[in-house]
Amino acid sequence: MTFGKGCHLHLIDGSAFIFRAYHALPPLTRKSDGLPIGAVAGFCNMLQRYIDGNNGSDAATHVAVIFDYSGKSFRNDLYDQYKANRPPAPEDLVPQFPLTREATRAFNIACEEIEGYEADDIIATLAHQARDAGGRVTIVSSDKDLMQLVGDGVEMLDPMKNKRIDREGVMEKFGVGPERVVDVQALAGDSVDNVPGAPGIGVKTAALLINEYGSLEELLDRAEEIKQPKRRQTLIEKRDQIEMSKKLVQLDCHMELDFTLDDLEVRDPDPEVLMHFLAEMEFRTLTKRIADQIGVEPPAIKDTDPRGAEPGEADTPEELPFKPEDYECVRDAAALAGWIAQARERGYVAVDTETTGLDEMRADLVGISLCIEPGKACYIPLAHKDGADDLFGSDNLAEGQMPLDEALDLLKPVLEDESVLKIGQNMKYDAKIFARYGVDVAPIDDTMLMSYAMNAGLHGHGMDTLSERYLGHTPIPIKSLLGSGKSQITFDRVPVDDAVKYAAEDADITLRLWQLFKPQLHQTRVTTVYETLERPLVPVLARMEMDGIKVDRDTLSRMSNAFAQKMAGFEAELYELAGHEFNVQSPAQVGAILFEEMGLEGGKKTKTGQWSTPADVLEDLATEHDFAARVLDYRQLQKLKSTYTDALQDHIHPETGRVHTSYLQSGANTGRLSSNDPNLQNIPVRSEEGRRIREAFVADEGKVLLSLDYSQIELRILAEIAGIDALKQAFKDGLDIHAMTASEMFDVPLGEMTPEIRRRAKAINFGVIYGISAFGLARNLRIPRAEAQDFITRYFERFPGIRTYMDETKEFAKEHGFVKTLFGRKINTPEITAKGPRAGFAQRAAINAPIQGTAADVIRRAMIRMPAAIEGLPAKMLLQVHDELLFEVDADRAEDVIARAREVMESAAAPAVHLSVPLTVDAGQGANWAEAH
DNA sequence: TGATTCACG
DNA sequence: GACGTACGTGAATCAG
Repeated sequence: MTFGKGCHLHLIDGSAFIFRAYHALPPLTRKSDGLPIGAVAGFCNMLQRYIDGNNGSDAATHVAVIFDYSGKSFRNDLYDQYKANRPPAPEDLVPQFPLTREATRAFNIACEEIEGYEADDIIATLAHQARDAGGRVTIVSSDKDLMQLVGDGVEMLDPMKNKRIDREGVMEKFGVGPERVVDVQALAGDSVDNVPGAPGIGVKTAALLINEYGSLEELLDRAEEIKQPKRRQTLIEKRDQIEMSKKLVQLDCHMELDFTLDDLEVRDPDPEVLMHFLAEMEFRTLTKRIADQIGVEPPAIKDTDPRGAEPGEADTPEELPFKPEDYECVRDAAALAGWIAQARERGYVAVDTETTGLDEMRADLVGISLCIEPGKACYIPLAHKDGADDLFGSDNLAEGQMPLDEALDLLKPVLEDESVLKIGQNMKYDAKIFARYGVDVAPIDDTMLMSYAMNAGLHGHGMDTLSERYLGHTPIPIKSLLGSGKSQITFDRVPVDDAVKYAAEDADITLRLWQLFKPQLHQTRVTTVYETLERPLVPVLARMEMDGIKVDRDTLSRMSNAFAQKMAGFEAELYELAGHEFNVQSPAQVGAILFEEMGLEGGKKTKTGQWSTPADVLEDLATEHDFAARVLDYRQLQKLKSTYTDALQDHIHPETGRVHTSYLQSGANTGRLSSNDPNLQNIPVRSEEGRRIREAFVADEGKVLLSLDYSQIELRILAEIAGIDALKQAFKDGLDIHAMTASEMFDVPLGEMTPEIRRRAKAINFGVIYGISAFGLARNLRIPRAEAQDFITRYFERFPGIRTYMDETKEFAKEHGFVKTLFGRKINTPEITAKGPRAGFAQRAAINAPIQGTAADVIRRAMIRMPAAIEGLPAKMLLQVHDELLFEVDADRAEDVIARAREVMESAAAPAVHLSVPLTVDAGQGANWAEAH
């Protein structure tokens, strides 16, 4: 058939398919020889799904998969830095590139690439040819660089979201029509492709300018007319760079091709060729499925393992499509009872709650969703309001909801049933909500924590990330229901029909992730980490967060006023010194005064071209210049006031009078917790003035606060892991470890130790934990770099085990792509193979992770055991600050609690790990945190 | 939204 | 030989 009117050309962006397939699947290998083939498997799966969907009136008559030619393109001749930021393709992906070409040909689809050009140029040329011939074109890609081609019968199809992008779609994305997209891109640049553009101008501003002036050329010619001085200057000065950027983003639609549109006609695959290829790749499930589909016998696949299929074999999981319309809305007890019966029958159910907000202490329950098996999910609306559209909303409950109490009465037995596993994504949230309604959810599994145990360091563990990555599915965005900004509504105002699709989908995704992750935990050898360090911590943290800590508003308020007064004084003094008013809070303005108006030397600029004025620079200037000293004074108070005395008051819960932080269990790659809303892990302590903020953290009447903290835990763990006998002995003997290090290094007897020498040794000890470098140590101690290097050399001579540990850890990370704590926690280090400055970062992080991570594991173990240890005592564990636990206890039982808690903390490593170094815990008590610490 | 600064371990 | 760096977090603020 000659290509012409009535024809429909599909152009598939092959590279996008490959990368998506690579990231969507675990790193599968071919069983017989270990060849990595995960991306090929995913690629074939996607091609097959594409073919399945290509029917009906909109079907393609012609199709091609277009690839990038490896190596440089003509754009590198225009600009040698083009795409220079791109990291090299992952090692195990490289051998799969040619295989994806083979796969395309096996499916009998035209497969094109041309040396010196990018796939986008070929796509552009073909799209133009097809349009000129009177046909339609669909570009299967989500690459924004291709949007310039849209219009006049050319559309894009985003395969991730299954969304078509037409003129309006382009307008939405770029603020201009397709014909002006390159102009906007030329101005905005692209950090991913390293297209420079015009510095300081983003897509929004670019669109504004292009719309005002009509075109890039017009804009550049009339740049003098622009009112904003900075913008005008940029456009005039960077004209060449902008024009070059346009050449970089402009696709070439007039390439010489050695094939024609007619060569791209859709053809059926040759079953024999296709089967042979799939069998060669040893795809078992996929081969069988496609064989069934085209009605042939699947070929035998050689099986080198006589035991047959193993988990993790080269195969793709069956994918069931998401069908929001199939989710059930549960409106009465009978329907709910049916779902509960199914959950009991299976012994597990995915659960998700919908509420009026993100703060579990304040949000109210709006509905509950359940999922029994992939695709089979329901939503139980409980507190939706009607009249979501009217301005003030309505307090009337929407029709067709069962009473909340009735639903909870039915659900409570199964949610608390030991024999039914409740699966959630971030279950701590849901468990806290349920707890406020009198339901103690247990036992649980948590897909967020499963991902964290397996994939810490590789990516985030939020549901959207996991769904896209592992299910190839983009969940309905919550913003599409709630809106954003000022007009944002709460979930109870969402119409029930919309809520069903969103909420049930979340439970559905959670269940699918769980099914995928459960076997992977074993394969990645982190089941023990998940079951002993992650899952059991959930109820412990939930309890601590719900208990909260009492904070005295009056104390904070008084301090706030005092700070404000002092700051006003500093401010006046600064204006005086500068000779004019300025914004003290603006580093740029402070820098301009110091380094321009006052003409001081040594100022550095940040990468954005502003003056940089961090505290250490100001400290050096402060001895000579009052101005720098006052800025430091001002900044300290500003920090204390805004972040602590002011913000903290807003976090006091109106009913409990206490502050309820939230711990994030999967936030820090090393296994540490983090604390937010508010962060109670960074309450000031180092400065005298700041420490007084801790006086506002108080014990309830008749009680005291206890603080127990591990002494030097990271150094002890370093001594243990690196096997440094001298350090270990020093800890056993209870010596001052920094003084002892100093004595060893500088040959000073302990009796003659000076604070200065000890300080240096202490800095080195900490430096070692961080993956020491001469530069870092020099900066910290403010000594010449050569001197710092001498210290390090001497340190390594005295403690040779340290260097061995560092070298071996780096080697291990390079070989495996992760490092481990003593308890088996994995911290992935994907950047370890990077080149350039990033290599250093990755290496130091890899050295630090086992030390910081093991310490984090130890205190987690202590926390998990603590509730049982203080059972029966009138005590609560309230806060964790990495190496410190804070308790609140009846004053007369403080000593009992200290004894038990200390015992738990000091023996927390056992029996899983025997430490040859003792862990010791210091304890304090008082009416407030300042006294207890 | 990203950069800068600074609080903690 | 130059490059550019101490490890891990969260929050407030400026600037665009």
